[in-house]
Amino acid sequence: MNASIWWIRRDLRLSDNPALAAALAQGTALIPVFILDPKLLASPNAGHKRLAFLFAGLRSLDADLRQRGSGLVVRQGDPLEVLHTLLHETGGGSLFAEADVSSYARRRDERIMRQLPLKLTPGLNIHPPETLLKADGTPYTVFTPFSQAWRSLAFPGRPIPPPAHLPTLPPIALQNLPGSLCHPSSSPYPAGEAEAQRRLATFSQSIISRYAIERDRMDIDGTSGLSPYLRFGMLSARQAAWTARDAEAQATDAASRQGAEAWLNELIWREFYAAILYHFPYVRQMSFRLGLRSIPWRDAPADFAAWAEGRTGYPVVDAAMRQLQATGWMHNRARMIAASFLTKDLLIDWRQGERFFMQHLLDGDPAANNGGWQWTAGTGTDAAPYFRVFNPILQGRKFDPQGNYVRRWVPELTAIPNEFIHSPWTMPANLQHHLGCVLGKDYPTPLVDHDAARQRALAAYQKGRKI
DNA sequence: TTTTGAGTTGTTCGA
DNA sequence: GTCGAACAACTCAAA
Repeated sequence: MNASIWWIRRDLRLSDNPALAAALAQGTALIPVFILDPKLLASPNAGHKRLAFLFAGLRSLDADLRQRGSGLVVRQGDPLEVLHTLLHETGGGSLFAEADVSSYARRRDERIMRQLPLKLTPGLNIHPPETLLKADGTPYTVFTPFSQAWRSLAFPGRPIPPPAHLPTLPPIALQNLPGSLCHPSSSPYPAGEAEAQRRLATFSQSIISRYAIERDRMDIDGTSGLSPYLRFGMLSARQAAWTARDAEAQATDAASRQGAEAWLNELIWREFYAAILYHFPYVRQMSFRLGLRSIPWRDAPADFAAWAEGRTGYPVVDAAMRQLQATGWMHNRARMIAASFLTKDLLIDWRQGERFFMQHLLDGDPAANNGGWQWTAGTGTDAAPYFRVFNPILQGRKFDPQGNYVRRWVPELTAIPNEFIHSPWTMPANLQHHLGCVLGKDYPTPLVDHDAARQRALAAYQKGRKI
């Protein structure tokens, strides 16, 4: 007996899957396997919601595989041991997986490759990190030149269609997925490749044409909402990029063209942060920028809890955090506002916020999440001014003009008129009583005064950049 | 090696 | 209400 093992990690799809294609090209039977790695399951960055999304994705993938004559093998344990056993059981053969960029994944794969015939394929990114370097051979650390270099490379070939049939082996023991981690069927983000394709179609047919203008609006479904699917490879980066390219080619007006262009740019940001993590793995532990490693962060558990639970008294921040807790997703603009509030207004270490987001986001990805947090904290690759402090009131007025995002996630503010929705503490006391929303009783008073907090942050950053 | 232009997503202040 | 300048100095990328 001889078989090819397709080791699935964050590529839960049959279409446009180079690792699967490489395994099938061996011409032997295929064993699709997912390994529950206790180290990853116990990580402080693992999140219940994301694990449940992953398991639902595995069930969906299993169903897709069965339709094609195969079935998913799920095993628990150290990947090296599991794969070793599996190769032994199946009489040896080949082993393929999609390359990943995180330190843990890379060390794990290097260890396995020393002992087993593991071959890694590209697929996570359109242009793998090691292919994009400056003329002197060092990696880019600024987005704009990176994106120019990225665009100067040949556009990738069209996505590979899914295989119609899979050469199968007699059934192999399947371990049941933990039932405790059940992704609710009512989740706004049902897992699976078919769902990812459905969303991609919806997005490319209408939303993308307004994406350049509406992607920042928190009260509108103006984004793709595809991040959880890209996170687990239920959709490939190449499929996304081709969708952007086709949308641009088919655009009949400037706005549509700009929308497609803006979305491709976001995909390049994803590639950029993957490359940053690949080339500078230390960013998971510390500031990218050496000059900003001594900011005097506050140790303030009560303030952190208020932020995490969405009761800071700043409606747009609270709406953001409650959206995250309720759905496992947060609008990108809201992520920046919430992150800015934690790091600047509360002066709490970005690493605490990074971990919290990892624990709650369906799309929690080490590279993108870290890049976003370091950008907001001003410690990252972005060389822009450190004194850029988001004003939660202005951001709310600008990107949630009628307050509908706030009202959706902070129901106690439903009755508040538009003019006070982003600063309810400015309401006259009699109006508060009249509307049944008394500050300090029905909704918190602001945790900090933004103007004072801003001054404190500027001073702290000034101090932090001295050394 | 030196020089030059530029850097996602902002806010505030004063005219 | 709108608009441009100031916010500081630094680092990066490429010529």
